[in-house]
Amino acid sequence: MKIQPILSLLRNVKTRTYQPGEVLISEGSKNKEIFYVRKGLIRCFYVNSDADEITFQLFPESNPVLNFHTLLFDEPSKFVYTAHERTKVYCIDYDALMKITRDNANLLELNRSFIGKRAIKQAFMRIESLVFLTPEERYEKYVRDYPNIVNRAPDKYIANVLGITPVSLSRIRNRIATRKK
Amino acid sequence: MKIQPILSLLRNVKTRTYQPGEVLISEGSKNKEIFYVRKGLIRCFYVNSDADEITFQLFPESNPVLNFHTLLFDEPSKFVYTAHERTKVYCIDYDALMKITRDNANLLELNRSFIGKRAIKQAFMRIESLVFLTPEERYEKYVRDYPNIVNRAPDKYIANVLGITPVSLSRIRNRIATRKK
DNA sequence: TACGTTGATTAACAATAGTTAATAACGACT
DNA sequence: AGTCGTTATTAACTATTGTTAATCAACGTA
Repeated sequence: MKIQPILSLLRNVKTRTYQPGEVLISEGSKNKEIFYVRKGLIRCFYVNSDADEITFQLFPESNPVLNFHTLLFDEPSKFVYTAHERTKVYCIDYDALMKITRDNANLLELNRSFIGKRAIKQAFMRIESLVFLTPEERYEKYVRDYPNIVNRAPDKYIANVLGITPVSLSRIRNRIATRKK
Repeated sequence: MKIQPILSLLRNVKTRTYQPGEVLISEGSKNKEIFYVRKGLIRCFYVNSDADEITFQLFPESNPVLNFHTLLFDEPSKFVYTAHERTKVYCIDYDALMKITRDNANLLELNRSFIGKRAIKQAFMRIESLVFLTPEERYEKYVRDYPNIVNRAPDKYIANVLGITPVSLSRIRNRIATRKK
């Protein structure tokens, strides 16, 4: 593999730090950056007609974050992406990445595997979880799959991610705790 | 754009016809073909520990069908893909497609847009539907999005896809009908 | 025709989730 | 310390779903 495209890639990768509450991608934006969480926690949510924030997904360390409304559908983001903790990310513009990888077959694998596959794999796993599991099983699986999120994010965020209400999540936690005694 | 790679592509695209019940991809298979439904209906399901078939997804005309366990995770398929009606498909092997598109930057767009995006877009839309909507809203959306599936597939398949029981789906249909009177 | 299978509906009941409201715990801020 | 706002928990109630079983209709087949 040639060194030149790798250098070109590295020149385009930025590191950034966000403070808690700071916005990475705002609603309506066509931001095409691809983020990779090095440390911290990113929250992705939408605002419903009652002006409530409904959390769609949480991204802890080692997870890719991307504005899929824009990158997949070429539409403005319906979601807001904010840092929930002080968060450090790697970041590269999608078009820049495409330009570099298009000219270098050896980097195509990186492109396919790194950017897309991880996020897409998570998406399909999540569908299976939502279709095949009960809310209670879903919560237990979430705790297993993302042990480093629980206790860092409020329960109401996690309830939204699981597609249930915070009240119901509280009862589920109670049921599980009671059963284990 | 050069004509050569397009010819190469066309040489590798096959058309096939499946009879009702015929298997396209069996459980445990590492089939890497990409199908596109020209006419008919493909059903994707898994078999649970009680030997019940749980339908995961239905693919009518104009939809891409792919073994995502293998193509995304490089694992054997957990699902069976069968024809529910007499079904005609286009079909190309993923590796053959990669080989052709890798050598032709102009075809990369086709690769990204055709194969992946459609299926991935559907996946993300489905997550939003499962997380944000009630089962009843989900059914109404499904009827809107896939009017050509309802009345062609048994309700029990559709109930599985929506993540509810057939009994519950029957009640939902009843509720909706009652409300409209 | 008679039989068996399958799928949809309905009923009855238990379990769970949604909704609303009250309360308690906690932290931020003055 | 006191106040405010947020979050989690709990209660009370309603609505919905899951589960099981019975019934009915449709279909293919002996």
